[in-house]
Amino acid sequence: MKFKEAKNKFVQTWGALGSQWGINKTMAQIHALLMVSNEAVSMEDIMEELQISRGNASMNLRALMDWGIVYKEYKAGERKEFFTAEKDLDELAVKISRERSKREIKPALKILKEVSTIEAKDSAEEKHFVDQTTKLYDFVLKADNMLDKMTEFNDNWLGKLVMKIMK
Amino acid sequence: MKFKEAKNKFVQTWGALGSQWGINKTMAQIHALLMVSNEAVSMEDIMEELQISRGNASMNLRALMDWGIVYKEYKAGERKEFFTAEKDLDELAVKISRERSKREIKPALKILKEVSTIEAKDSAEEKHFVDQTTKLYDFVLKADNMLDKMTEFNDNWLGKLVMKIMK
DNA sequence: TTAAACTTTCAAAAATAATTGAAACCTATT
DNA sequence: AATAGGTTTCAATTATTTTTGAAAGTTTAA
Repeated sequence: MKFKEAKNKFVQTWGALGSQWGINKTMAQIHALLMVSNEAVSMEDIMEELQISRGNASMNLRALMDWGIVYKEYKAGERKEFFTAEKDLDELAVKISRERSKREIKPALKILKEVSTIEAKDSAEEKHFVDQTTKLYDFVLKADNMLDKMTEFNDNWLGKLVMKIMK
Repeated sequence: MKFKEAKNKFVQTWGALGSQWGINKTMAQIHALLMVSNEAVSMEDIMEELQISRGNASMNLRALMDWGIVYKEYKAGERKEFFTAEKDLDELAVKISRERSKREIKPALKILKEVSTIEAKDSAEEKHFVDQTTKLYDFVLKADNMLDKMTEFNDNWLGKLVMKIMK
């Protein structure tokens, strides 16, 4: 397998993985492309490599920057903008987790709290509902907090975590 | 908030959360419904509560059973089938992780391995590609293995993990 | 062996999400 | 203050995913 082929395969795979986890394919592909590029890439080049429109590129780059995993760069003497991806994987994971927590988990927790605190009356049905949603709330909260902990470990949290689990 | 309202809110929220993570909304809703039901529910009742077609219900129940998080039950004297969800949350998390690992992570790892082992020639570009995809492979492998570890802890792994991290 | 009670399948339709492309919008340079 | 080089926005289109519903398939019981 040659470089170009490998690069393309990687970009496609990362894109597919992204869609399976609720991230738009192009967004994941752009991210993949930037991750394996050793220097900043222009929008023009991204469009060219991925065969996508300017609008698409622009919107997804904006989204990636909002996630905090892609940065804009300016080159002296060049008018156009260049982009680079966060390449440190620990940092990448922390940022993705934080963002998904903020956007999706936290709001869900809020609802979970609400519905788990209704007055349970006396029917077994209602009691079970309150019991189960309370457990779910506790579980999700604990899991979400665990993700926060990753940040505290900061350097190489995954490695350290695996060590702790092993022993 | 009354029970019915709370239940509906929970089902909707779980459905929305599902879609954001690449799980079809109806599948997540059926799962939510079964999780908070204290007794097995018939397909007829699922269709009625979620206002969905028979085909949709059938296909998504099949999918949930394939994931190993919903079970079929038969009631004496009744011809129709009833369904229940896995209600133990540790068990639920383990099963979901295992399934996503098998279906999505493992195949991605295979590709990652392939592309990270091309001959790097001498250009800085190619070297960076190999370096970055190798790191990614190692990272994803480690994270995936960590999920496996959950299984070994089995009982209340999340609680134990949080304890370990804290100290 | 037929019918009744249910479930599954899958092509077609509907709903949802992603993408395009051109106009509007910057902003630096002449 | 006009223009050139570049980016953003968003209504309309296109692609993808979900859902429907009716026919085919199963299973139990008479």
